[in-house]
Amino acid sequence: MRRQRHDMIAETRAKLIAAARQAFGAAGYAEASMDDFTAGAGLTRGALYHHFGDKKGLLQAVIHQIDAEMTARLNRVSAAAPNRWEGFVEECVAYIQMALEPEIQRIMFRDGPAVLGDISQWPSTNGCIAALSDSLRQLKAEGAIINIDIEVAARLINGASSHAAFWIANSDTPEETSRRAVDGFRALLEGLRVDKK
Amino acid sequence: MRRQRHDMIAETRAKLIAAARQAFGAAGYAEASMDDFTAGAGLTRGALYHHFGDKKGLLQAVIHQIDAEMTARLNRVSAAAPNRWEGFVEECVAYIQMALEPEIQRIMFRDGPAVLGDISQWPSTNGCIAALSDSLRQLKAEGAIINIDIEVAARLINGASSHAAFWIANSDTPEETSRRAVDGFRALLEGLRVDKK
DNA sequence: TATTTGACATACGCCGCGTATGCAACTAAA
DNA sequence: TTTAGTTGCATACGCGGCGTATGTCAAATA
Repeated sequence: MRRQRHDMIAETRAKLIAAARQAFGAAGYAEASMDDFTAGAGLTRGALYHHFGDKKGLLQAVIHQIDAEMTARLNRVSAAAPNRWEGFVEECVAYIQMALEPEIQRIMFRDGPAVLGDISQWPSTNGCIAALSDSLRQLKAEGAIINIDIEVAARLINGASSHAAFWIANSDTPEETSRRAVDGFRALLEGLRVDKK
Repeated sequence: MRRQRHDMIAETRAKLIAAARQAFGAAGYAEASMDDFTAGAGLTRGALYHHFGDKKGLLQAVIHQIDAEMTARLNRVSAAAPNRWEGFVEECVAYIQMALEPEIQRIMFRDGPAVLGDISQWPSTNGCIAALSDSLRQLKAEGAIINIDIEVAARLINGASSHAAFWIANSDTPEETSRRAVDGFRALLEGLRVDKK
């Protein structure tokens, strides 16, 4: 059966991605030994090189997976809000809070850009920026926000969020810092609105 | 003479920092071989370990040096402006543009945080955040900006700036992207003002 | 001048990566 | 069904980089 073989291959890839994701998230990219985490998945570095070319290729695959999950979560958050503006704000807040999760923090915001450069540059991955951009575009079309370059705004917000999360995550009092950051962030976003009531 | 010896030591340290700064800035932290760049400075890894403990320690020293230079530049920029608000805005713009320089980009915004964590957390280095905070504090005292947590605002702005710079630096058309980013950034900052005229 | 300290070099071993090679299972044609 | 070719993965090897332990020589101190 063709299926059998293809399924085995897909399973191998999935196991490698899962093991790498775990290792990168827990120990960091540089500290994660390929021998170690491939062995943990019952495989060897041979399989890794075969499927992903090198360590960076695996990181890329891991990032792609996480990005897809994050995008889905963001879309759910904005869809659940009472109106577009609130949806957008909640989306941003959710973004900050996702960046608090160590796995996302380390892989998406710390090691990813450091190892691969600006990920949002290559087309396959950056669902998150796209999600933010979409929300902003709609708000702009409705005249709800000031006249600002959409992509620029999305990236500035993205940067502020991830940086804030980084700060929070390294804080002595993450809870309190998180509250302060979110409050400040909301205030900053208010500056984008046309008619603040 | 005491001086002689102390000067030699200071010179050795300075040579190591300079060589590392060059190597980290050009090749990146991970790719820079300690053997290579110490040899380039006419020294060996022995000197490095003696003075800085390890590779991270050297990175720390390099970052400290660059941070001081950046802080001085920012202070000059804001001092040269016609008023506080303009000074603040120009400071932010200058921050983005400094982050365009490959050395600052790689060392301060890419490898630094990746290797050492949130640098602005440990006290010795974060002149830049402090400079931004000072400006914001004064503006707030004058009632020129909305009621927002100063430290939070400084960090959000810092994050947006560095991210914008990262984006610009990786862009196909850095010039144009830079203009767009700066314009958007100004618009975002306007949202902080109390009486926009 | 004898002794000690400290600045730096040298030497060694380990680990992690990348590549070259090997092998067994599967596929496809004869 | 046999056989030739392909593919998924493991094994084997070499290299370079890092950290440490040790050595050495000049300056500082007495």
